Amino acid sequence: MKETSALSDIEKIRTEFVEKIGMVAQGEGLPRIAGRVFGLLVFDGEPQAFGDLSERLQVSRGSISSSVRLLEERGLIKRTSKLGARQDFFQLAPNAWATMIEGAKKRTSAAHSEIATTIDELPFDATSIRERLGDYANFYQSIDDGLGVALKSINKRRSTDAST
Amino acid sequence: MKETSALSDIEKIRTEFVEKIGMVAQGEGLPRIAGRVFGLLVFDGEPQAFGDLSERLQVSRGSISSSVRLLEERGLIKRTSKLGARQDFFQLAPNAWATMIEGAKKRTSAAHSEIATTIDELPFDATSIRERLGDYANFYQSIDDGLGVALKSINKRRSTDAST
DNA sequence: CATTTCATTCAGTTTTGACTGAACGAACTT
DNA sequence: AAGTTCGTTCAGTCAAAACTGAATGAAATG
Repeated sequence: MKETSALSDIEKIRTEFVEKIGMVAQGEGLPRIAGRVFGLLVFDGEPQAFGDLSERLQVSRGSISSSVRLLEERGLIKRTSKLGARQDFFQLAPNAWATMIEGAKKRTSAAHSEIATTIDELPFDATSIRERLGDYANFYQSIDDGLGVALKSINKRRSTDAST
Repeated sequence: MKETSALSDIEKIRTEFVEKIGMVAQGEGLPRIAGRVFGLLVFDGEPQAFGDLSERLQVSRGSISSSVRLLEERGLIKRTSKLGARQDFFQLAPNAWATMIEGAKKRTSAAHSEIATTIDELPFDATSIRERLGDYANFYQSIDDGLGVALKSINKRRSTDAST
């Protein structure tokens, strides 16, 4: 499935997209290069060779190595092989979107339980403190629930999806 | 409303809590000190003086100045005054939790529209690219919706709240 | 008006993290 | 075996961010 439009057009759009995702990633606490790798893999659906990533994004192989490791650890991309090729190839992980939400969910529930732990340590008569920390805990609980809704929504789309 | 328990106990719990929130904040991309200030204000419900924040957290007044400015800009804390006192006082903003979620929501919808913009730039026949970017956009859309649910949940608690 | 008490600003320091590129070992090729 | 082609690691560089503390100016006090 190759797209057949004016090539230079798409190349420009891709470059800008990759850059955008790099910035978005940075805003979410990821290294910019990791975001660029991710963006490139989303845009070009087909598996990309390690060396090509380095070349196309114009960063060192060391940077690619640590970026793909990070993205792999988070379950966002998958390392694959190609018959007769020695390079590693990378593509979007099968359920990357759900995995991302699950990761966020994990962090919020971790924050929630940290606060809950503190609440449990409070003496009985510290009612007003307990109340305020309770609000804080509820805040994380609400986000956690909201992410649960988002996760369901993503998975629903997934099962409806009858492509390839 | 003063709590009347073993003081040193509570002090220790507070210190640990403040430190926890500092780490959580750092994980969310905020300076650690800003997180500590926020944690302290959540724990101690009453308005805290500028100088006390500097002293109790053992950081320079310059750091407090920039931290409270950051938290103020985000609408998480409120600067107040006290009759006959010259120092500024700080306390949790009235609707801090909702504001926080709204901020997160704003960022996800920004990311969403960035991707949507790229999709619109694609040539008609770039169907597979459009499909993948569409998945990406849906991902942010789902999170945005989920945060909407969280926001409602927070506001519901708020209206039910019959305190003070 | 002089002094004190504030909060902010800003130049400088420290810390943190990203990134590079050389070195290395493993796996493959000839 | 010698030589390539890989990906990873690690020491070092660089830039950005956090943080400090002195300087500044505003507002209050005497």
